Amino acid sequence: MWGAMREIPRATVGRLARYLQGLEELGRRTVSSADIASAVGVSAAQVRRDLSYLGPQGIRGVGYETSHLLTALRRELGLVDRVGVAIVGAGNLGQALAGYGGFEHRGFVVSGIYDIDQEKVGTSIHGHQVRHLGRLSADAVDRLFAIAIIATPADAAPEVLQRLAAGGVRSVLNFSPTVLKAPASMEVRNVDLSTELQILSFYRGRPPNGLLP
Amino acid sequence: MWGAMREIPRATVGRLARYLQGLEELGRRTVSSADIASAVGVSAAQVRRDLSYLGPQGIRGVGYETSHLLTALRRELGLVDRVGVAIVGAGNLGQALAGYGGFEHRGFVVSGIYDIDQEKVGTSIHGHQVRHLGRLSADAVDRLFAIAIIATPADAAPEVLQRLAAGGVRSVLNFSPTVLKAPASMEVRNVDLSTELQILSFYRGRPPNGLLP
DNA sequence: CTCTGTGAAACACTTCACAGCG
DNA sequence: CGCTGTGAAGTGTTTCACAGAG
Repeated sequence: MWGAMREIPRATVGRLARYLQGLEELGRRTVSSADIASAVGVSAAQVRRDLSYLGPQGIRGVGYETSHLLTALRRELGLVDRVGVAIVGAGNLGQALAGYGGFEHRGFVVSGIYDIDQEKVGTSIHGHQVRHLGRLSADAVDRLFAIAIIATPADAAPEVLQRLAAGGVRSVLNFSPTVLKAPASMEVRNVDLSTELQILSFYRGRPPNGLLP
Repeated sequence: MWGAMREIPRATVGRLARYLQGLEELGRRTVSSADIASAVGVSAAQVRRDLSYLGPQGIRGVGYETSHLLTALRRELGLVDRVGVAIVGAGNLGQALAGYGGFEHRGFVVSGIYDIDQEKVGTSIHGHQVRHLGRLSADAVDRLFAIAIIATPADAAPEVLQRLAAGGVRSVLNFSPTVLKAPASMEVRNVDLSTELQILSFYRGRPPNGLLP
């Protein structure tokens, strides 16, 4: 129908996820690009350009119908069906993530928490079963989850990535304080606290500002 | 001395922080751009270009002297003196962050944890004092910290940002599940779990890959 | 008249490729 | 000779500005 559509730029994908969130918070029946823009802190032209990658969604002279746009965004982001998420590491951070309520509401389901500590295996954290790390690959193969969050100490992370790769997992969010280099088959997002703080440290006392890339 | 051509690109700053980390893990006396590149998963040309913004630091035919490069990176990132960091919110995530050991080692000091719950105020979490949220602005003015990490529920976050702005804080890392729009005086990095998962979700089942921006 | 959708221009960032230093 | 530092080329992203739909 709207054929030969271009590939969505990486930079745009990151913002689409935020528009989704902004839209939910706005909670209006229709919104203009300017509304969305000011809700998430980017330019209105940017919003229009980004949304144009989804094909024509708006009504000229009016704006976008919120519910329709939400559907289009969710479809594009692959959130039509529930997506299983594994948390690897049942330490401080893993437990905090397991207790984070926002998952279910946004189309994600925690399928389980994995740890190497036999004391923890078999227990339940915030209602989620703790399984042994040894089952990680097999569970991935069985498609219990499609995305994994690594919340282990730095030295355990490379091995975990290994196991995930072996299980055919393609999407990994790495919170461990080490830089994981993604194998070609995987998309790995490294979210390291020190790195983030160092970036902020750089911008202290400089001409500031702009939404993160 | 080495004049006008400064201004480091935003994209570069993000990588500099990772080179710092990669260098520490490498632990060699000298490293080539190719070594750093393969440690963090970018191209060697990229590394050389990025490092060139710090002025000439390498030795042609040899590479970079690790300790010298570490110093140059830390200076550029504003990590010569210790930087105070406040954690706002003593819930699951706040406690996990407080327990994260990596701070001290990387030039950051947790100056305190702030919460509104009187039960928690006065206690100590992982060796860090919990103070009342009401003191946040005043402590910011007193320069007890330069950077704040928001780890509160979504609805409390805007008010916290308010207080931080009032205290003259310029750098904020927002882990709460809401998009905070940065006032012009502030650099706010929104690190939202749902957003990250949504981005990963998009890349499931597509031509993958590349280190995050 | 308002607000979208989009060419075209501007800008930002990355890669290439090589001169030249140690 | 090996590896840095950097112009120049290439690619990706954002902004401008406006035609045209509703």
